[in-house]
Amino acid sequence: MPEKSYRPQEIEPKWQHRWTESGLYRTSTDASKPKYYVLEMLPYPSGTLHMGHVRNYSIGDALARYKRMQGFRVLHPMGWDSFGLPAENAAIKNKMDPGAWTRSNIASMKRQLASFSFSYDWDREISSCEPEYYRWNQWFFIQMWKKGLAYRKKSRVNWCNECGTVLANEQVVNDCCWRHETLPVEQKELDQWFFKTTAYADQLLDDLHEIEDGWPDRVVAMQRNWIGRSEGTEVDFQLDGSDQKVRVFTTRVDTIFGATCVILAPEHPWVAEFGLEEQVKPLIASQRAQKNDDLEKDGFFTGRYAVNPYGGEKVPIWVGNFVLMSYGTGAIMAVPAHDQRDFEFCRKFDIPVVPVIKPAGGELPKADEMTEAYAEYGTAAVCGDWSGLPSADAKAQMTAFAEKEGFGKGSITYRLRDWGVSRQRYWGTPIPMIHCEKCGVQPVPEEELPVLLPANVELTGIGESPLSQVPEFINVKCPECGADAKREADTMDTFVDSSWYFYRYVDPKNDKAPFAPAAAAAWFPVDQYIGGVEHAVLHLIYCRFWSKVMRDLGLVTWNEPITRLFTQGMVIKDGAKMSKSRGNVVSPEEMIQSYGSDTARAFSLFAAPPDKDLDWQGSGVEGMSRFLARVFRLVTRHADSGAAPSSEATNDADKAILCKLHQTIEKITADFESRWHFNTSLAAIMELTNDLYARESELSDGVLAETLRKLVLLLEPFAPHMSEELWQELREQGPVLDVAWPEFRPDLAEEDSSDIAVQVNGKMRSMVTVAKGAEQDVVMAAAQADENVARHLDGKNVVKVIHIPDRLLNLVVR
RNA sequence: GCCCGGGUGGCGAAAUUGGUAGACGCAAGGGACUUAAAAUCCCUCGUCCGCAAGGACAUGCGGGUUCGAUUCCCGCCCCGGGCACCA
Repeated sequence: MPEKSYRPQEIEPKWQHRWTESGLYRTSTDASKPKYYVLEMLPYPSGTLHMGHVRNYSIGDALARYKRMQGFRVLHPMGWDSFGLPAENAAIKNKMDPGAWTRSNIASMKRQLASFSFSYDWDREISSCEPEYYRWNQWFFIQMWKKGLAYRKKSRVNWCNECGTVLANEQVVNDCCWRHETLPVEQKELDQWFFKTTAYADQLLDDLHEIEDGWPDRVVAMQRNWIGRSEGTEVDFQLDGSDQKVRVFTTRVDTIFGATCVILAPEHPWVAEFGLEEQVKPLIASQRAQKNDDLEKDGFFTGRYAVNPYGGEKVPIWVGNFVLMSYGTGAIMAVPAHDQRDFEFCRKFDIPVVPVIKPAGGELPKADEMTEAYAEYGTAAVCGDWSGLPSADAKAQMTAFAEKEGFGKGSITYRLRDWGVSRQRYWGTPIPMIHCEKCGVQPVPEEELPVLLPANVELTGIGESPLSQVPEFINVKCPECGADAKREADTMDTFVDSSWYFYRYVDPKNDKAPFAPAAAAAWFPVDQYIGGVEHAVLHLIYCRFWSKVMRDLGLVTWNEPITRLFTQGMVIKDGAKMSKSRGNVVSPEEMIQSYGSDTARAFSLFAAPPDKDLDWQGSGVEGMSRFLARVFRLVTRHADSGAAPSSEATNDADKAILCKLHQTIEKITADFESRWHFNTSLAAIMELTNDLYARESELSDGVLAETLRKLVLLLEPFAPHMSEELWQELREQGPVLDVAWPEFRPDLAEEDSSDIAVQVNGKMRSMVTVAKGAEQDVVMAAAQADENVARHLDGKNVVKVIHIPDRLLNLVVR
C-alpha cells in the first residue's frame, strides 16, 4: 500500500472550517475548572498579516492551547484597534471614509488569521472604533473630569506635521513622531486635554513591586526610568528688594552654601515679569534645536538678585537654556562646585565657584584648581551649622530646618508628565465636552452618549480639527443654561481605547456599563499578556494608570491589570524589523500556499527563543516542513495497527522509547510552565521522532500506539491542523484540544544506567556506563578499567576524587 | 554619561543549579535507491596534528576563584535597546 503523504493544503482547510464556523474554541463556562486569561496585544488592522504577527499570535496560541489541554478554562479573545491616525491618513490618500477603510482591513486580517486557526473566542470580538465603544470611552472621560483627572490647559505640545496632530510625550521617539521616525516633532502652543497621570506617579512606581516577578526586568526598568522619581528639597529664594519668592528644587540641599546664582528656565513666569521676553527668544530657539547632549549652554543675567535663605547671601538671577520649565519648579540654584552642568555654565560666564563639600577624609577642593565639579557625596565643610556632617545627614537636617522655618520642604519630583489626549483629527472618539461662554466647560449629559462622529466630514489632512468645520456637530446648546455653545472638536488619542479594551472582552455586549465588575473579577487580572517591547512606556503605562482610575471609581478591586507580561522579539528581515512600510515583509499567505500554516507557525517558534529577535531566513522553513511530513508518515503508517495503547514495555526498545517519551513530556511541560523556549520544545519532539524512526521495527504494537498518540498530543499547540488530522487517522475522537495533556510518569522516564564522564585533572578522558545511582567505588572501578583512563593514571597518585552521581568522576592526580 | 540586555561552528541556536561545550535544525560534502529528477534513507561536518587510537586548542579579550568556568568575581573591547543638561 502506498504511503500517505503530508499535504497541508488539503488537510488544513478541513479543520479551519470546523474551528472558525463551529465556535469550537469558545471559552468554557465550566466554573469547576481553573481560569486562565491569555491575551495578545490588540492588533491594528493594517490589512496585511506578516510573519511578525504570526510569531506573536503563535506564541499566545500555543500557550492557550496548552492551558486548555491542561484542564483550564481559557479566555483567549481578539479584537481590533481603530488605530485612528493611520486609518484616517490612508483614507485621505485613498479618498475613502476611514470607517470603511478600517472595516475592510479588519475583514482582511480576519480572513488571513482564519487560515491559522488561532484559538480565539470570536464571540467576544470587539472593535474599539465602533460607537458602543465610543460611549464608554466618553463615559470614562466624564468620570475622570468629575474627579479632576481630566483637565484642559494651554500648553506647549509636540506636533507631528505628517500626522497633523498633537502627540503625547510617550509618543515622541528621538524627537520624532513614533510613527514617522525621521520627521522631527514641532512645538505648538495649544489648548489641550490631559489626563492627570502624575496623580498616580507614586502608585505607578510603587506597584511595580507587585508585578516585577512576572514582567521582564527591562520593561520594569524602563517604566521606573520613565516615571523618574527623585527625592529632594524645595527651597524659596527671595527676590532682593521685594517679598516675591522663587522656588527651586534640588536633590543636594547640602550644597546650597555653594550656590552662586539662581537660574530660571526661559519660560519661567519671572522672565516675562522682568520684561525679558525678547531676550529669551534665542534661548528657547536653541532649546528646540537641541539634539541630545550637544546643546551649548547659554544664558544671561537678569539684573536682579535673590537671597539664599540659609546663609543670607545675595546671588544673581540668571536665565539659562539648560533649565527646563517642565521639570521641578522651572528654576534651579546653581552650585558650580558640586554639579557638572552648573560648573560648565558658571565657568563660561565667570560666575564664582565656591566648594563647600569635601570628599570624606579628603581636603576641600580649591576653586581655582577645579576642572570639573565634585558631584559625589562627602562631608559638609562650609555649611554653616551643618558643617562636619556627612552629606546625607546634612541634607536631611537642612530639609527639616527649611520646613521649620517655612521657606521650603522635602519634596518628590517625577519625570512623568500628564498624558495629553487631545488629537486634532476626525477618526477617533469625540471628547464629550461642551464649551459655554457663561458656564465654562460642561460634560455632555450621560443620556446623550455616545457622541458620534458626523458623516460627510471633509478630510483635508491639513492639521485643523476636521470636526470644527462641521457646524451641525459643533453648534450645540449648553446642557447647563441652554445658551448657544460649542462642542469640543478634538478627538481622543487611540491609546485611550487600548487602555481598557481587555476589560471589555469579559462583557462585550454590556450596554449599561463598560463591563460588569463581577465579570471582570471572574477573569482578572490577566494571567499572561504577550506583545512587543515597544509599548513598555506607552500602552503598558497607560493601561496600568487606567486600572488604578477604575479601581478608584469602584469598578475593580485590584491595583494591577496584568500579572505576567511577555515581550516577544521582533522578526528581522534584511537587517530591519519586518513591516509593510519597509517593504520587507514575508507574506504568510505565500508560505501557507507552499508549506501550510502549521509549518509557518511551528517554524516561527522553532527558529529562535520567542523573547529574542528572529532573523528571518527562509531556508529553515524547509526543515520544519520536512519534520512535520516525517511525523505524518510515521503516524499514518502505523495508524491502522488496531493495537491498544500500552505503557508496558516488552523489550529494550519499548523501554527506551517510553523513557524518551516521558523525558520529552517532562521537558515540554516545563518549558510551557516557565521559560517558553519553544525552540527547545520542538527540538525535543524532533529527537523523539528520530528515536521512533530508529527503533520503529523493534517496538511492540502497544507501545508504538501509545507513543504515537502522545506525540500527536505534544504537537497540538504547535501544529494543530496536522495533529487533528492524525488524531482522526488514529481513530480517536477529537477535538484534540479537549484531550488531556499527556501526563508525565517519572517511573518511566527513569533510565537504569548512566553515562559518566571521567576526567583526569579536569580533562575529559573517557565515558563509562554504570548502573543508575552507582556508588563512587563502582564508578571508580569502571573508570580504572577503562584503557584510556588507565593510561592517564599510569605512574601517578590519585590525590582527590570528585564524584557527582550519574554525571561525572574527576580524578585529581599528581 | 547612566540603566538594561547580548557576544558560542559556515548559519539559526542548545547547554535550566559551577559538572560531557555545540542538542535540534539549516547550509555544505559524500553515498544508497532511481533511466533521470524530485522525494526518501544512510554517513561526514568547530580548528589544528594524526592512517588510526588519540592528543592539543576552542564559548569577544585579559586576569582571578575552583578538582572543574559558556556559567561566578575583577578589568577591558564590541553589538543591540532604553534614558539623558531631569537639578
